[in-house]
Amino acid sequence: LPPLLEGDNPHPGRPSNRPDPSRALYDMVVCGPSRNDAVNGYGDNLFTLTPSNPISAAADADTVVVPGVTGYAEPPPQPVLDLLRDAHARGARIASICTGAFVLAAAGLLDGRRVTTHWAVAGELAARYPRVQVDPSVLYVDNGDILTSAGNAAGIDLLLHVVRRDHGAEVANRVARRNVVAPWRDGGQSQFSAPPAIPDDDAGPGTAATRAFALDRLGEPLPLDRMAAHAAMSVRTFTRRFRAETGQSPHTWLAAQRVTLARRLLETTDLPVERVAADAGFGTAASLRQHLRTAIGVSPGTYRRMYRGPR
DNA sequence: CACTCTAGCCGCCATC
DNA sequence: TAGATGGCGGCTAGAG
Repeated sequence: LPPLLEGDNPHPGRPSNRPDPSRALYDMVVCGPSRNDAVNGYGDNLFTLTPSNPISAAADADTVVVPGVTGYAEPPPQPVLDLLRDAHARGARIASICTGAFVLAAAGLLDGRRVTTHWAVAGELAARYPRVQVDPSVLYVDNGDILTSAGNAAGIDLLLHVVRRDHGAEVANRVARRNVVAPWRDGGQSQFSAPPAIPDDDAGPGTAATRAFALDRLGEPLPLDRMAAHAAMSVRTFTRRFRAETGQSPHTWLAAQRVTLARRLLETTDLPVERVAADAGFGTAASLRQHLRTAIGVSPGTYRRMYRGPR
């Protein structure tokens, strides 16, 4: 992961890929056990990953992230287990990606908790650690002090979730944009993620249910007051909460969802543009054109030809 | 492309 | 007291 920044470009006026360290929101260090007792299996005749720092570099970390390991069937090195137990005991946040959950489980950190891991090894994790409750259907699970995530891409979702918790949705969206990943994997967006994968955000009275509600009826008018009523909030509170949770205003989010739906219709059907616009909830075809133009810079017809070729 | 006018956004503030 | 709520109203993006 590159350092996470507060601004999009720390050096206005000149393009830069090199973030300004003084403005980084996280101080990130990659560390691991020495080559001698490394059993994380990244070798495997493919390539070797050699961390540039010893395991002790994580001794005072606020957050420890354990990546997926191919050698998850072996017991992790003792120094790793010690580090994780110590870190957790002193209040650090522990996260795992993919098979990294096996390492946390070996350290005894997952006992009695609901967690997730890659679906292909979820059964094995549950079998080896009967006290761990494994849920293979979610992208990630946030226990507050312990966070686990599914396959590698879900690790990105999890870490964006962490940024969202630490610094708010707006910053998380900027990080996502900077790294060219989708800022938000909700259910519903099935072209991006398999249907069963739904983020396990803390529920509570929020706007998530209303977003699902809206996604189901994008073709209908969805004025603010209707969505607020569905969420059982005033319009003012709804817009405020919506922005806090997604980093976008309701109208902006709605427009983006409608563009996504329209693109899917253009890609997969022969419906006339007028009809695509109507089905995606745009009042007029001109409106669809406008939105598509600003989103991806092409007209509906051009877009369709890019995907389907000339008829 | 120019124009109008509505709906949405959000700062502010009293209130819960 | 701190934090959430929701009404008000000015500003404006965007629909028509």
